Amino acid sequence: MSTSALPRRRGPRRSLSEASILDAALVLLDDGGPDAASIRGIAARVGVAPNAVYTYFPDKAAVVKALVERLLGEVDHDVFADPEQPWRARVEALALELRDRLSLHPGAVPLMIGGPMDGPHALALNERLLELLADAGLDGTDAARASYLLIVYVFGSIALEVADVHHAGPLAPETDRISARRGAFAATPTEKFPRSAAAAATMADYVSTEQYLWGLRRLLDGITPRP
Amino acid sequence: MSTSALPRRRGPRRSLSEASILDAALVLLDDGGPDAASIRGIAARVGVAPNAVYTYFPDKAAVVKALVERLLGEVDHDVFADPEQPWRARVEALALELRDRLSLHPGAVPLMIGGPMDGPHALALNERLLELLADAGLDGTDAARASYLLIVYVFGSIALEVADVHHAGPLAPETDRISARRGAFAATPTEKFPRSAAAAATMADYVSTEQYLWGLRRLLDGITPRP
DNA sequence: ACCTGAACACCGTTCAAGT
DNA sequence: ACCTGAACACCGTTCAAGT
Repeated sequence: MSTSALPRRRGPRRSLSEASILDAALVLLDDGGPDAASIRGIAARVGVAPNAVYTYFPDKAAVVKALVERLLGEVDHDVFADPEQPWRARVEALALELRDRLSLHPGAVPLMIGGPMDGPHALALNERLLELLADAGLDGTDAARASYLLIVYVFGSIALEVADVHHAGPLAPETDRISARRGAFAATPTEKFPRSAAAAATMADYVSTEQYLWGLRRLLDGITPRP
Repeated sequence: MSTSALPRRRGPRRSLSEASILDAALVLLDDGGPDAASIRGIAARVGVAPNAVYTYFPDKAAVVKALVERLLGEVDHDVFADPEQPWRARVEALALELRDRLSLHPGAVPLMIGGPMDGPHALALNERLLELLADAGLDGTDAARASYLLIVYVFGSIALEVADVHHAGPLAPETDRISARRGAFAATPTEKFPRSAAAAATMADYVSTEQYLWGLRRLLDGITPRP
């Protein structure tokens, strides 16, 4: 139990760490999009040779996996953990919290749905959701299916939104995004696709958070156990 | 109106076409995954120099866009066009048809959700869906939102499924996929995440088409206009 | 108009070597 | 254990040139 029995470093300075690599990857992702988090880019950003990254991660997929896990670990569980709240409100709080977190790093969203989310933080979130649905009165089978349905909705809607915004232009605050969407949909030929054009105009009139909550509530309506 | 006023080709043989390029891209995608459809790979497959592709498409994004449009154009509209059928059955037919088509080319699914689906075939499908929802009695706003919800569900669930299967191993027929999924989820630590482990076991007992239809029907329940 | 050769600026990853 | 230099086999894209 000596106060400082740290073994002496024989090699060069320990300038890297898993955390610093993920930090760099996230920064690159944030202002360069999903493809910007290259091994070489990360290495350059932390001031090291490209292959030095392989001391900490076996390959790029492992870096991405660790990054996804970190982001899922940042989700605040308190906002939906209160068992005094009605279960629907708790699911909504979880869905909104997830959306808020992922919206901070749009470039990471394609990476999340690109691979299986099976890390401990992902499983912890899934576990919470299943508890919630059990509280709601769903049996094991229905809870399993409903949780999968909710996960598909949350990640699917965020992914589609990110894909649209990414193509329409760089990131903008929520209020400005409406006009951008209206612009993107303006190209819809009204004569051939009248309903699509009208729908696009309608959607553009709402803040995307409203759309998100509307869909979530329809979904909860469908899931709610019937008497 | 001469029978053959085609201008003489001065350059080398016209060995390429938009269609042949897309054919090659699809083949590469099918047995190599989402990243296999490279410009250089396509060119090699049609027996041409890499930059020859740029005669027909301005960049790789245009190739992907055209490929997505082609696949959406292959969707059979007849299976859900019959206005005599109840609207829910028609939506289910559309959702199943889309899933069947996309499952034939799993490698193309990430490309679809990666960019906006705003081509004529995509809009035509959206138009059909909006007609369906209008028949169901939804007003313009609800139909717009409901169609978006359905699109998120269809593409989101297929994307998540593809991501899982791609990581679990190469493509397998529906029946064999169950055991693969059971194997993938077997790693779930039962002590720390009891509900997740149980849910994984439950999900593995069902064919994924059943899960898909279950979610779709819950969603339709939530969408169905209430008296 | 259609295609090629060569080049540029990137990738992920490996291997041998240095401390 | 940690890091570098050099190399390998890839990318997408551009430019000048040939028919």
